[in-house]
Amino acid sequence: MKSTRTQVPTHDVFKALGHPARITIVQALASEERCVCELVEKVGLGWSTVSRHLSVLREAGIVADDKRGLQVYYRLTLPCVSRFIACLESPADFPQLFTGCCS
Amino acid sequence: MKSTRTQVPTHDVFKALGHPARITIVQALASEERCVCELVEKVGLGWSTVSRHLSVLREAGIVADDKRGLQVYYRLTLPCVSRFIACLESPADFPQLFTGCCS
DNA sequence: TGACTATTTCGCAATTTTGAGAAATACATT
DNA sequence: AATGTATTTCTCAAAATTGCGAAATAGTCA
Repeated sequence: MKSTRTQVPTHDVFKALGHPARITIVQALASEERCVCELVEKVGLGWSTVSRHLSVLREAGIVADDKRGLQVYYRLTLPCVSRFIACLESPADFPQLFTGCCS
Repeated sequence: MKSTRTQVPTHDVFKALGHPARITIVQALASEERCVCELVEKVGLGWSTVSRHLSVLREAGIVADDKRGLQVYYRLTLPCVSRFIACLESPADFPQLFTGCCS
């Protein structure tokens, strides 16, 4: 089910990212899509908990899911989010993207 | 008191932005610094409530305050945050900054 | 000093979020 | 059809957040 990000209030996008488990998920998805089983392992919480975190991210339009075979794969739909996180965490890597910032 | 942003966990930066009143505050500060009285008016909540929202933003390293005369002035310390918000809200204005994103 | 002004801190009730386990779904394989 | 695997939904108690009014601070001005 492809959820469109349009019309999600800005603060809900931030709220969705305001939890360490969900930041971990977004970072895990930065390079490639992953099934829930992989994310459960990376996050280190129970299945039901991770599943709920994923639905928060999905409702905020940050990720989307695809069912393929037995597994559900999640991917980022807002690449700028993972870039922004990377910038917050190591500003030096983004000299021209966020000039005068994150420093 | 100048709070340094270093060492604030990433998810706390997002959590601080995950509330409509605090988004309003950041947007009000995007163009220029403002005293608390102006922010109270823009946000439309009580003084004590706005003050607490400001302390959340301050602890996240997003704003800093300066006492001058009778008033306390707040300003953005992380300009990329307001740029990121602007991008989320009107992606079309940031074609080269967040390529392939926010669309 | 005393009164004022601008802002923050405190205490409280209402609401929301979190994590977990059990139960429910959905689909694939035998 | 029966079984098994992957994931989601539901329910619940604990913890965190929100907004408010009252009280506390801090600095200014008469």
